Amino acid sequence: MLYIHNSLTKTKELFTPIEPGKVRLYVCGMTVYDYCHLGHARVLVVFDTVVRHLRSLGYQVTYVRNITDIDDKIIRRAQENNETINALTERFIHAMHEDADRLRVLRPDAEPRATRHIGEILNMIRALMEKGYAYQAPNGDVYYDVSRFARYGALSGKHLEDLRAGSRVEIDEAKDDPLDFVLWKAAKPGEPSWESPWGPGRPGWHIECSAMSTHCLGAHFDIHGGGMDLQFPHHENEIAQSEAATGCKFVNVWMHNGFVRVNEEKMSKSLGNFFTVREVLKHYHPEEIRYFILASHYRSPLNYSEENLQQARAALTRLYTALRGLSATPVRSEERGVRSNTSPLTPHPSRFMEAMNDDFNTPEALAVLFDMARDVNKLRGENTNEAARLAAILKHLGGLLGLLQDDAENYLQAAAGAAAQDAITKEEIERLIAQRNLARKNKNWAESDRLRDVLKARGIILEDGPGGTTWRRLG
RNA sequence: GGCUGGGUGGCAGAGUGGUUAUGCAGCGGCCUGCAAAGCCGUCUACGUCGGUUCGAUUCCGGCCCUAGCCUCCA
Repeated sequence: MLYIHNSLTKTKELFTPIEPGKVRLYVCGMTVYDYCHLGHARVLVVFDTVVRHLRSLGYQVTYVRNITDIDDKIIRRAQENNETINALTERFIHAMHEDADRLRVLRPDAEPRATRHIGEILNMIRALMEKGYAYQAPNGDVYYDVSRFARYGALSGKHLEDLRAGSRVEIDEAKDDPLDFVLWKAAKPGEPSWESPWGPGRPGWHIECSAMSTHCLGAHFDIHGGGMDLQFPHHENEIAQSEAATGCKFVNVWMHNGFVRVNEEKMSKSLGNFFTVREVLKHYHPEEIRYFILASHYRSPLNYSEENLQQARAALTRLYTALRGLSATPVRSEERGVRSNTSPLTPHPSRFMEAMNDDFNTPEALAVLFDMARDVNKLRGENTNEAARLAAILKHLGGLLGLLQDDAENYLQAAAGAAAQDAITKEEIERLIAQRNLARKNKNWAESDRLRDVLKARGIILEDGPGGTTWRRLG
């Protein structure tokens, strides 16, 4: 029983797919004119987690995430860089894939690009024109007539009159109503354009998503997601366009993730307070970024700070420490959170799935992981097999969040933030440990402690266990 | 001005009408040559003023503070 908070109704609802066993999901992706920052990372990771969870529940998911590859900013950036629009967008699509892959974000099933779907976009505008929802202004632009769509504002809880009263938009003489938005922009000299019944031009941003989602998933699909800032006007406009053009309900569930903030302010390109994914990846392990994002509920604000990333590292270190040195064992289906008639879920997977089924409560799901880590640590020593079995389940459940997929030793010993040049080599560490073990054998504690301090100064922590001395890097 | 969300212990962050979130940090203990890790125990809470209730951090109302949207933005 999966419950999801629906932005449209502002309540948590029992999720029921349109077609049993199948979920069709569309998420507004990136406009590709720069590198992804942590705000984009949050969308990628949040909806990746949604998809992973839906699949673990047995749904066959079709996940579509679009790419906006034509837009004012793209045109301007290409001019500034003195490169072609195509070269610019290809470059940043490639970079986005690199970032997403490193964050263990699974590739969507389809990644439609606006410029490859001009035909679908024109068809939808044509339908809107024929049904009287759109008009061409004297300047050549085609606009959506907002006053014709009765439910306009339903998603964001806004009323047309309030919007007009509080409007800070400069009155554009071409529009009948300042709230009308552009579907087709008439071509300007030097800008890329496509032929259309209304003259050469290019699509407006909102119509792209309506046309591409309908093309990929049909006129009516299950879930539409994106950042909180897209709720109005972007998603409101999508509803107006799609429902007017197709005549049927557009989307059942709207999901919006909260922002990443910096010093209590939204992280955004326009404010210039953003940290790119690749910059942060220079200092933090991909799973540390994922953990940082999943440690808060997806609808809450998430504050970026060095300290929070460090906390993510400390938390992950604890989980990996529990997995350390335990051999992999197979995980039975009732331990994977998969419900069956024959065997009930074991307690931890059951709690984990329950948390995830409650509107993707990842902080609660992580808490289950920590409880498991404690149990693994307690079992270790008394019953190694049982400890290994539980550790395998822990690793599996972590995997449902895209976490704990590294080798534990690897994670704990990896030089996460250390600059390569002053990092101590494994060989040197092993040599010093051997030297120290010799001193310990001779009960030369002063020498033993000195060597431990030498390593500590280089960021290496030693741990003397019953099975010998192990080491890890300090975060 | 209109519309959405928030305000939880030293920090981060869930949740609940009466009972331990969880992680980090602190304190005490066990373990250890000493540590580290781990385990056990433990201290710091629910913005504010009212209301409902046997009982509210949790429900309702006012107030204060705060973020976001109303312009491109994940």
